[in-house]
Amino acid sequence: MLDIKFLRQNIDFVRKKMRERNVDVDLDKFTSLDSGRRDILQEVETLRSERNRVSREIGQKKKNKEDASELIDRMSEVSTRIKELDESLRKTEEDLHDLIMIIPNIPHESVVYGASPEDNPVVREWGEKPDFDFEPRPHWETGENLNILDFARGAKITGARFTLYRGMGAMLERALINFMLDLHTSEHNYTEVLTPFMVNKESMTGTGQLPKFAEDLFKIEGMDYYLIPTAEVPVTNIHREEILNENDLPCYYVAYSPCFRSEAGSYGKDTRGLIRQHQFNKVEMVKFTTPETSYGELEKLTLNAEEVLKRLNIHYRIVNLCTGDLGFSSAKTYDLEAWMPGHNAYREISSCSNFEEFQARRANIRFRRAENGKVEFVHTLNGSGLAIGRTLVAILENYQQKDGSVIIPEALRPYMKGIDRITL
RNA sequence: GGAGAGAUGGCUGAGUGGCUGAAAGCGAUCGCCUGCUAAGCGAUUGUACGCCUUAAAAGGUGUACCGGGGGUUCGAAUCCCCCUCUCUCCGCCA
Repeated sequence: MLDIKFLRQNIDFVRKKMRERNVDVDLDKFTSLDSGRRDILQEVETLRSERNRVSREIGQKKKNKEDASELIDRMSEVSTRIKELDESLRKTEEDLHDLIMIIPNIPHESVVYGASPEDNPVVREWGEKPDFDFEPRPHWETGENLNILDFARGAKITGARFTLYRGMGAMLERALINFMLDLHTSEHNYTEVLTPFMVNKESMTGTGQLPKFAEDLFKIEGMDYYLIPTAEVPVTNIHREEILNENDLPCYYVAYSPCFRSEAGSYGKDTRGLIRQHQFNKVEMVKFTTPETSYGELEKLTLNAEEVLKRLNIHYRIVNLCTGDLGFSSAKTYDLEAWMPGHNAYREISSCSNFEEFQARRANIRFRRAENGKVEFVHTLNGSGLAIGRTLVAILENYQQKDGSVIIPEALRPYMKGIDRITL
């Protein structure tokens, strides 16, 4: 959520930024609601002030055994009027709030203008595409042939976009989770947390999933709880409604969680394989920082995610999402795209974002300056470190052998009982 | 699921209708004192929103906030209703 004062004073700038994002927001409605609100506020506060003053007078008179009935009658009318104004104020503020909550973040100045993912500039690349002396197979073939991925059984147990992992496949998934958690906790200084996988409406609103993207979420029937689409939600909300000490910043968390997404609107996209599932595993990194350090922290966060692919020796590139591809809450996002030979394409495997104070404002996460005790909003950041299922895809596709077996990357072998290859 | 107790500022903890944004203590900050530390003394010590002033920082002023929402009243931390959460006991359960 944007600062209402900033919005008020920079309405044309915001209008331009919204156009660059290709979103349609009624900012004229904002202006009229906002000034309407202030008009009502001034009137009602003046009346309240009078009521407070006169009520005190009434108390005095009663104490002195004087007659106060005239004042009481007058204040009774004032109170009625206050009640009316309160009601219209409440309505105006509700409308204003509803509007503000669906306005996306403003892109950082280093984000280039662009309409679609094709316009995302490539920032850097690492490693090389592997050479194959045979036609590389997509992971779903390799996975089914090795009997480690069972799409049919997943569909039977639940439905489309659910997969049963078996034997070495299940073990590889678990190895990846542990490998990533160990890397980020031992070498990158993150604190591991294990969170609830269902959250309430306030948490979903805090990080920006609600109110605008309700259809992307799974909701528990009969309760106001939602399945998390990413650990970003519970982890960022750890400090909702809190004031942190500046000395405690930056604060790094890493969490494993399953993620649940309805994938509404992706019908027909990535229907085969593990790329797009209703349930997948992810290791997520979250940072809380001061405003002046957040962009430096974004670079470090992205490098932390990259380190995973480096250790697994998988070729990837980094793109800087353009204005048209940027997520709702984000001011700047780097996507890590891993090379997937079976797809003959780069596929997103991590997304690292700086939300600046957008989420902090929604979730009311602040910190106190050590220097002068002033309270400010923190900046929040997060990035996948990495999406586990897609990393498994990358391994199956990059490490596949002509005979259909798959080599286990060396870094993972300690987590795989020393096994160096998956064969039938 | 049943019965009970509770939720007040950074913390502990008073406060059962009026000058209480909130006693007292602790903590913190600043000053005095001091060879240093401790002790002592004094002062300061919430957040949000609006308006005025200002280049700004700051300041002034008003309003709101004692778990959340509603009600009673001229006036609510205080009385009433609903909800949430925490704790204790019983039942059930991994």
